[in-house]
Amino acid sequence: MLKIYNTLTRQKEKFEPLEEGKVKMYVCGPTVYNYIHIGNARSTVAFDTVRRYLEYRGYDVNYVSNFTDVDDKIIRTAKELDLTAPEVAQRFIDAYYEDTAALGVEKATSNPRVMDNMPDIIEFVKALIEKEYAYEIKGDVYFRTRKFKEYGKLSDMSIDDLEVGASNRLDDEENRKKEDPLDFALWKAAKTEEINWDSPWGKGRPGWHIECSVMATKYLGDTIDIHAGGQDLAFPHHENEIAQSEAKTGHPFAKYWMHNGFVTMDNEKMSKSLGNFVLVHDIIKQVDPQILRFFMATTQYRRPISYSMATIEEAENNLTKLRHAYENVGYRLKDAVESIGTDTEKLAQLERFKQDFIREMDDDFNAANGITIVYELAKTMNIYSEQAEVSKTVLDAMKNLMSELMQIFGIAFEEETLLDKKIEQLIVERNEARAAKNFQRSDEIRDLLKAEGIVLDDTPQGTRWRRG
RNA sequence: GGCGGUAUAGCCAAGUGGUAAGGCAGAGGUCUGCAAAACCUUCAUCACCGGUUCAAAUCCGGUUACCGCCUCCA
Repeated sequence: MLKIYNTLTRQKEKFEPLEEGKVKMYVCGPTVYNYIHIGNARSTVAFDTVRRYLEYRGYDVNYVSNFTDVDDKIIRTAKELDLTAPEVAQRFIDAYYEDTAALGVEKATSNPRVMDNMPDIIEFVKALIEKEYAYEIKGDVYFRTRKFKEYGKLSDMSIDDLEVGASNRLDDEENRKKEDPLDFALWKAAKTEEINWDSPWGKGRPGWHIECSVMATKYLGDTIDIHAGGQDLAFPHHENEIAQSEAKTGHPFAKYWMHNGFVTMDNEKMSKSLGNFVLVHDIIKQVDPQILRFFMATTQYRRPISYSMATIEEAENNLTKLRHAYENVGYRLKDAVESIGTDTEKLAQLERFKQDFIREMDDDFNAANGITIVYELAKTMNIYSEQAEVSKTVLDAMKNLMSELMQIFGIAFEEETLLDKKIEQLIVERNEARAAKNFQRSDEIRDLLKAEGIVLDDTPQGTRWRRG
């Protein structure tokens, strides 16, 4: 039974989608004014893993993730780069696809953009005004927060405490215009020269929160199954989304709210505002993106993870270990017989691993426990591949199970290592030298290959090579 | 100040009442011409104080430390 920790209720709940076998999932995407950093990537990877697991469990997932392509920061970046705002957005949307593809992230069912949904946003705001949940002042439109009685239910904050917090900012001009300091902008009147759209309230552009409400309901319906994002979005972004959406539709907005933990550096949140971020675009030139993916996908998504050279190296060691097990089994296929007496027992053991894996992952996508099962599988594979006699049936089943489980974490092992004739030839020559106890020559060949990035392993079943 | 989250071995990290999973690193061993890889063995009483219980890392109360949100941020 799949359970999901729901931020709304602060407990793990049995997952029951609105529609049998189908999942409507919305994940808040990036504001595209820069390359994504590792913190952004974690969110993307965490929910890509959730999606892959849901699909593995047989659900048809409609996965929607937006691009915020209208925003102050994009406008500012455009000025700096002497480009238009849409050009800046397009540049970083392209980069987003490139970076996340490297991390093994599956493309969303759809990636709606604010600019493409302007009429829907305007209609949504109009509807809120008609219901008196919003009001217009001098071209700005604000949401009447206190009118939404359940405001604060996601973040567990009382509206009066929020009022106190907001009182620090009462002085600025914008706040003086509003009926209540807690009210937030749905539509902002254009300042001169800025990119803007025509609306019933004059030229302007949408506020930040409204876009997600509009796109989630437009692409998935008034009520969705899962709404996800980083923990920093819970308040105010998601709280505001709930208020807008439920005020407009009269229906619950999302059944399950999921929030991923941060990536930290030196025990601090990695963020754009703190400036302590590492861009995926840069780091994948030094670190294999599969390692980054493995690092992020194999932890519990709600827990913070610490990014450092040590944690990356650990991920690399672990991933390498799994790849070795996969390769070791692959090597034995060469001298395996079709089947042997222990097959039934071995296949049953593999089935147990699979069931254990599902049991762990069903518990709120506990990837840290899930990967532990994969380590057990790897050990079993290594032990099996050292046996004198092995069966093709079992070896294939092992490889398939390993691939099947690893793809949930977004990791694909190379299917077939290309047999390089030259390498094979050198190995033959080296083994001849070894047989003749000419170890000087055999070590020479090994060093030669090592310089080419080829590592040799002498096993009882012959010499194997791999790219180290 | 309000709300929330953490605290388990050198490091990463499971575990929500019955005498501490797993991984990395370390130590010893098997295998090897030597290696590598792999396998085997070994390595903690769970921040602190008090309480409940036959039994607590796990429940309750308190203390301390760190982190996050309350303003744009995955």
